[in-house]
Amino acid sequence: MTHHLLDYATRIREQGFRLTPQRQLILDAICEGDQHVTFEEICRRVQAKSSAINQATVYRTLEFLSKLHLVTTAEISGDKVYEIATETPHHHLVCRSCGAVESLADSFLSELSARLRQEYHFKTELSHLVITGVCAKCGGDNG
Amino acid sequence: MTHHLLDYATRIREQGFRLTPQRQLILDAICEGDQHVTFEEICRRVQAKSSAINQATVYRTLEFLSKLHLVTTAEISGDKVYEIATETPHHHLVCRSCGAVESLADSFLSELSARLRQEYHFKTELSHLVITGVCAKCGGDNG
DNA sequence: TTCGTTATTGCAGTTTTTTGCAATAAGGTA
DNA sequence: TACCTTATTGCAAAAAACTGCAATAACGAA
Repeated sequence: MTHHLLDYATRIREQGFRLTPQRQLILDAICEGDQHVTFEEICRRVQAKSSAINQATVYRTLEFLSKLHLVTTAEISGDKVYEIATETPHHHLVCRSCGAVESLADSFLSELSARLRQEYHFKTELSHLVITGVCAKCGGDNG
Repeated sequence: MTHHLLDYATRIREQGFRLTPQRQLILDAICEGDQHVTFEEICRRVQAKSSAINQATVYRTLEFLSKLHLVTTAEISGDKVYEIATETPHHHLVCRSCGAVESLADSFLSELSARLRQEYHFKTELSHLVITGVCAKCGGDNG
């Protein structure tokens, strides 16, 4: 379990929402998944623990958690995936060829953000960017 | 009409595929839309000209055109949108607050690409990146 | 121009995602 | 602890997205 439940409980309640067993289970399911969990995977994990949870609830809960920035979502090679939001954001390099996913520190984008702020007065909110391309293995290291 | 139909015809046929009236109409519909056309909008435009075109065909054609890199697709504030692929790629700044969309030249990302290539041996293929944040108008120019 | 191959379409499902609403239960208050 | 308000859930039905397959038609070859 990589999330601190009390923390989430507080953040949910602070905004006048409620922490339900369903929401806890869904948060757990995302945490237990090894980064980038699909809807299908979340359902499977949740229903393994409590088979009575409705799919509609899972859909609504994921949207809810996204809105509260407790989970982030991204589309990786056609699949919508979910991940627990971390304190410092990070991003992903996705290989178009083999599908490998590598993490990328947010600091890589600080230069770009600074430039956009200066030249466009645009404040980026890059919570979870997905950059596609060809990885070292697939493209040859000397590309 | 911003696309050159002959060009597209050639590019489709070169790969052993066929240029059908349906595909032409769908390409036209995307061109005529003012950048970032939704599925719904495409259907409306296509069926205004030829009401007999099936929605399933539109779904399949959009996927087909994306695979051939004749159109690009992106998710802008929750909506999947389509756009004719341009010779030199460009990207978009989307304001989370007011929804405004601004174009961003590909050159803005060349530094990042260079770094990723050097440090990760990762060759980016940034055909249509969407960067969310807060625009000058909504965030104040001095942010 | 005609013919044949086979990519593409339309149709009619099937699956996935979303929605409305009554019943339930979280969590503040007394 | 018991009660009350109303956010949340489950259900069932609707809408949206996707598929399999037989019929059609694009387009290269003769």
